[in-house]
Amino acid sequence: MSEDKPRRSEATRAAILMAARERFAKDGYERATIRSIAADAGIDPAMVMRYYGNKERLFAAAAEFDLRLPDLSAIPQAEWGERLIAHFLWRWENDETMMALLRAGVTNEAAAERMRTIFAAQVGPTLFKVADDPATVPTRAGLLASQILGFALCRYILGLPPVVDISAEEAIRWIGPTLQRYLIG
Amino acid sequence: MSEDKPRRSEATRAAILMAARERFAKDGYERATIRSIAADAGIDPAMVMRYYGNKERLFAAAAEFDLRLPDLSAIPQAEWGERLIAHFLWRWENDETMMALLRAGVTNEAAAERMRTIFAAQVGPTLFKVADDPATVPTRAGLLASQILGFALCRYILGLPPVVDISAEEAIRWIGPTLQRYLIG
DNA sequence: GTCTATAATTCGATAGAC
DNA sequence: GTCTATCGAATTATAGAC
Repeated sequence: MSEDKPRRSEATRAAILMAARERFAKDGYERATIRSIAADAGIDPAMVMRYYGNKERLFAAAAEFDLRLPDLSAIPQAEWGERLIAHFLWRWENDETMMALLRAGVTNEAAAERMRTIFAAQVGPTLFKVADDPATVPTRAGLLASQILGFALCRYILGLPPVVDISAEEAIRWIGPTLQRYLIG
Repeated sequence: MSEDKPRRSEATRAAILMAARERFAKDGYERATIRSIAADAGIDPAMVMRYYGNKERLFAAAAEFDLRLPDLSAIPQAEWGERLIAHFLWRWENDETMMALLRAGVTNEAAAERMRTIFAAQVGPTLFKVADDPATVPTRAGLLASQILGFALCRYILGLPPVVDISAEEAIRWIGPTLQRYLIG
């Protein structure tokens, strides 16, 4: 008598979503097929359609997420750059939704629009809260994104050997100061 | 009597290659179809197959190119960063092969391998020629690539509004010093 | 050299039985 | 709620006529 409506379906929904994130992260939007996602989840492809309607809505559900940006006002200003790159390194290596979004956003306009929305809704406000000159915030946020996404692109997607080989400590030492200058330079 | 063998075919080959670059740049590898490329070139899809064998070899032919990196030894060291970002901005806006490679490299392993090869063959040697400590060159080249590709990604592919709105002069002022530090910092 | 016709797959999506 | 069967469209690639 504890559960009412979603009798046995929530587990299936969750399995679909997890498999979808994996496939979108690995193959991008066009090569990730509903059939392969269903196979990974151990269910019938028709179930994916039943629960999510079509491929586009499935991606929208799988790509919903939060950057979990730290509150910069609680961090010494001198550490902002290093803390941010460290945060994103951890985030990229522990949530494949990041890679799903980037891989899909490069060839799918809806996914690119999703990335622009996340950027505007999460990065901008984080910087506005601690900005001296609000007028420069969009540019600074854009430069920040360019370095962070570029590093992730080279390291996790293109696999450029020297970028893959950089240790987390090295990455923080090299990229921290770059972000620092973009934020308060 | 001047031309012998390639009677009327070279113009067709060139038209296919130009159309292929446009389509791969705009749609990425999987969504760019041989049919659409042939239609753009005003010829039959079967001709594309005849000349290039298959889609993979067509992409390989279309993605052959040269970064045209300047010789840093002929430039004052203090200007390296600004000159490099200015060079890449010009390159990105005047050769869609750059975008074809990046868009395709994100979802196609062969294209990613091509990018790694171009990086190793062109960026590395350019820096080695002027390096104080050769041991640090690969890391420096990788960091350079991460910022340049990240800026291009945000500006030309994802279309993040603040990055699109940055003027060429602003981009040089902001990113030049970053590259400078990656090169000689 | 060029194009028609089509083979062989594969995909997203639907209808309907159980 | 789950799965079988299948449709209709699109793709790469091939065979062969002209």
